[in-house]
Amino acid sequence: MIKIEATTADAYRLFHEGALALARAEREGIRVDVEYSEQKKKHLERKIEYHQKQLEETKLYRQWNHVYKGKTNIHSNQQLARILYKNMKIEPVKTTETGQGATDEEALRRLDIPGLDLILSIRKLSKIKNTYLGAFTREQFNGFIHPSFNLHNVRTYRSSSEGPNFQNIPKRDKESMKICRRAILPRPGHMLIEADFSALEVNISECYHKDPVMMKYLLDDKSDMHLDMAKQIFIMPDMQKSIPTHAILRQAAKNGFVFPQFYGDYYGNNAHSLCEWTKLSRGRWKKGQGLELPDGSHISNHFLSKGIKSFDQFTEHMKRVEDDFWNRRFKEYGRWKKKSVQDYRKRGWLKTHTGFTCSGLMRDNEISNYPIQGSAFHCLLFTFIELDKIAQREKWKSKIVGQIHDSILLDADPVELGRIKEALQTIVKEILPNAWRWIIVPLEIDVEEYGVDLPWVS
DNA sequence: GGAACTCGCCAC
DNA sequence: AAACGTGGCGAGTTCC
Repeated sequence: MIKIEATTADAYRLFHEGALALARAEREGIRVDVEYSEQKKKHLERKIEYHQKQLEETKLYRQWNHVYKGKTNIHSNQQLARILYKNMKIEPVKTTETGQGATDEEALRRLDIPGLDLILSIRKLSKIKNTYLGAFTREQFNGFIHPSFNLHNVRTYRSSSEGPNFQNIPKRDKESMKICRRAILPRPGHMLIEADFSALEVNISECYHKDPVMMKYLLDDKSDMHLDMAKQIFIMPDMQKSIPTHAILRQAAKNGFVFPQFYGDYYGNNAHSLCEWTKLSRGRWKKGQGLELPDGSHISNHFLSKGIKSFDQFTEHMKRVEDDFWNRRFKEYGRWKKKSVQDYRKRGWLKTHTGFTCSGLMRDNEISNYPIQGSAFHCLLFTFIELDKIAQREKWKSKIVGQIHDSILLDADPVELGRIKEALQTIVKEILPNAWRWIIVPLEIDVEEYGVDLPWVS
């Protein structure tokens, strides 16, 4: 008889071996360019001072300084909130968790007051200087940082990282990415390589809900879930991924609807987020507004022609899209979510395919997210452990140095590159699916290579 | 002077 | 009916 269900003992063994493999990566460490980091910090400091000087010329700052005098601190959001929402009597467009007027990027951008753009620039530069470059120089020892990869902190049985956190170095914002990742180097003569699972969480979700429509999207290269959702959301049946504007709308559907829905978001927030992407207002729409389409017309014209004339009508439209998403398109996924909640309510706990137990009070969204998020990371950890075993056995000069939930970072000897790629494919295509029979979809891992003696910048 | 809190923001 | 999952960390602030 083939054993299908993983036990707590299996889960324990995974984390025991995982802790040992991660500890070896921690001891090896990641090389940082200390000289560069110190120089760049000084450069950023000068830029921050320059922006601060400009800020001091604004009406906003004069009002601020009138209230706080010698205690004025442009980094204090509490002071900023008081100036904006009390002294200037602006009605907050958004509040924080505790009900105070928000001063985050979205709130400040909507106000459009001279000087707030400078505050945002200063925040961005300070973040790079203090959170990333500052941490690299503070934590480095002999030119190497040794972040800890923890397995005991996360409710879903994912990992976390600290000292410094290696799992949140900027990537999306190109400028921040270049400045921060320029500081991460391979050992002399080596190259950094990053092995990423593609769409890991979506693939692992399939192993739980077994939705046939989702399965088709995952197996058929020609089908594209995000493009299909973009067609439905924007009512454009003839959309093509190769047309740049359509690619933007596809991206909007992916990041403004599909992924948030998987995490438990609802159509109301989706409508707001999609209007950010398409540059449409929260009121009534007129011709000539929002994103420009390939034919030179604006997206508002298109929506008007389809009978959607305002943000409120668009929200109603998104409500129908959401209903269709869970009750028709991905009906089995929707059913699985409901059943998971019922089962948890009855028992008070749930188990992952990898043998871990999640117990304690959980909200509906958490019940369906936890097993997916955990098991997805466990596929990465399994791969990490097996790769480490091979590296030890074959005495690689290449070092496994880090991990970011669905990817592994190696500091590789170029001579060994072919062997590393081969080993990764063997693990992901043979060893992993053979060991865990619950994996019912083909998993893919891609390797991104950075240059010899060059930093972690693409 | 340190602990604990809020807020904002980076990653997956 | 209501409505976004998991973390770490810096700065400012408050409390002891």
